[in-house]
Amino acid sequence: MLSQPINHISFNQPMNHTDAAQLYSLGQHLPEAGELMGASIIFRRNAEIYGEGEPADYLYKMLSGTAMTYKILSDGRRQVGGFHLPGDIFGLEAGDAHSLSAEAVSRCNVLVVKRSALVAMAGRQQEIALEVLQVMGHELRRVQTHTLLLIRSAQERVAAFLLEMAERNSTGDVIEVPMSRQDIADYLGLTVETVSRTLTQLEILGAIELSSRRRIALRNRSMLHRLNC
Amino acid sequence: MLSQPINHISFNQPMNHTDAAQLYSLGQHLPEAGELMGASIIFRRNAEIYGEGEPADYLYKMLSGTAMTYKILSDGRRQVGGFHLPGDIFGLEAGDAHSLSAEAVSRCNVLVVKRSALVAMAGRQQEIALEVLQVMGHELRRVQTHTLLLIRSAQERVAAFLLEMAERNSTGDVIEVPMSRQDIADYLGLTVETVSRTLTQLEILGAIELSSRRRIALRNRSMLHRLNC
DNA sequence: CGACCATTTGATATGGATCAAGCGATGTGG
DNA sequence: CCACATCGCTTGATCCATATCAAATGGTCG
Repeated sequence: MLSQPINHISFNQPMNHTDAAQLYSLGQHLPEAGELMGASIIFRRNAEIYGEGEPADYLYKMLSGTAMTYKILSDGRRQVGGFHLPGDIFGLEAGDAHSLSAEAVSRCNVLVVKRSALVAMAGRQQEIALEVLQVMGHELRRVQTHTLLLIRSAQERVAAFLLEMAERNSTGDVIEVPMSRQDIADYLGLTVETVSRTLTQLEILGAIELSSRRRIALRNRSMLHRLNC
Repeated sequence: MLSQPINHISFNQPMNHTDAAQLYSLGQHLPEAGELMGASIIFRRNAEIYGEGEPADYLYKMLSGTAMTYKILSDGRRQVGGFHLPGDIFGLEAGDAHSLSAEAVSRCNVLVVKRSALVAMAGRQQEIALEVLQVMGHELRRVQTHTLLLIRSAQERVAAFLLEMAERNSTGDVIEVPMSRQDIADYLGLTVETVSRTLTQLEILGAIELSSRRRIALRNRSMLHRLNC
């Protein structure tokens, strides 16, 4: 586990160009990295993956678990920018510094890639540059959709959140919700109380079933879609 | 005006690689384009530049005037994604279709670039690929900042809007506001009434002066910054 | 078992939406 | 050039969704 051949960076599909000489060296600011040149890191629940303002020298691909990006406003409120599930790439920024912080929502395994290495590769191989563009475009669309969420009613926001999670988890009708109600609230621009109330209200309506704190079953998707419109 | 050498696409600074063989042919779906191979187009006020769902075959650089991107929700509400001032590039999308519509807020002159041409160039020249990435990253950050706006109070949103416009216009303390109150409201996720009320309130506080409908003078920037935090 | 923290539930307050009307600028036809 | 229509903007009155404050409940972990 001292080196990681290039083809371990798979964005959508695994890439087929092997470039074993290219290593991803890990900076010592990364927890548990030490002197290792490995690329896969475990973060404990609540561990900071990177902080706002830190140099954006790395980007991250979620292998297992869930992370979130967020920003703390001057008045103490927190806005969650997004949740990152297995397969997602995050930490790709415009400038040289992260504009959001990232934190592990649950224990997670993250592939860490040095940005400069990726940029160098992108310079040599067109497909990689295009894939990076695609990842960024995808992220842009996600954030735009999130923007649209924030102008809707509480019920619409919660319904949209549930459907989004269902679509991304896609384990049938039961959603695993690793994040706390507070995390959800900060993602949706609501208070915990409103999220909680809305969930029970959706349960009363028969749209969902709150199996346990971190598990929600969708009972009536079309109703959720109707609320979501 | 039948052809346009490559170095007319300047993102941040003009690029110095001439590639006169490369033309930007304009699709006939673009107004006033006709059979021309030219790249600079005038749009009248309220003219549609592109529509949501249309193929994103072109991207656009604002030369003069102001445009906005927006989306109509199923309930009829409109969310404005952003305003585009001279120098801005817009229309760069993740997939093959536009996820928002774009419309001229004032009469504007727009440079139109065929996406496939740009992608081809990006494949050949690393600097161009990097510039495209930078443009996208910039846009991503802008949208993220917009997201943060939408969870704030009305006063904070309006103050932030004024400061944003001042920063981008940078003609001293007087802002030209080409967009209607309704456009501003839809950008900030408020109603026209609230925008109007908040502006007069800011005037009473001495933070601004409503010189005319489309012209606002900043009288006390630090007050606006304080409201903005 | 007991302490703690997340979540839910309840009561009340409030910021912004909604409904409604007035006002002022701009444009048009006589 | 003026009367008038129109549209965008402002101002006023009221309502409602969500925030806020407060307390009860329940799950988790030592």
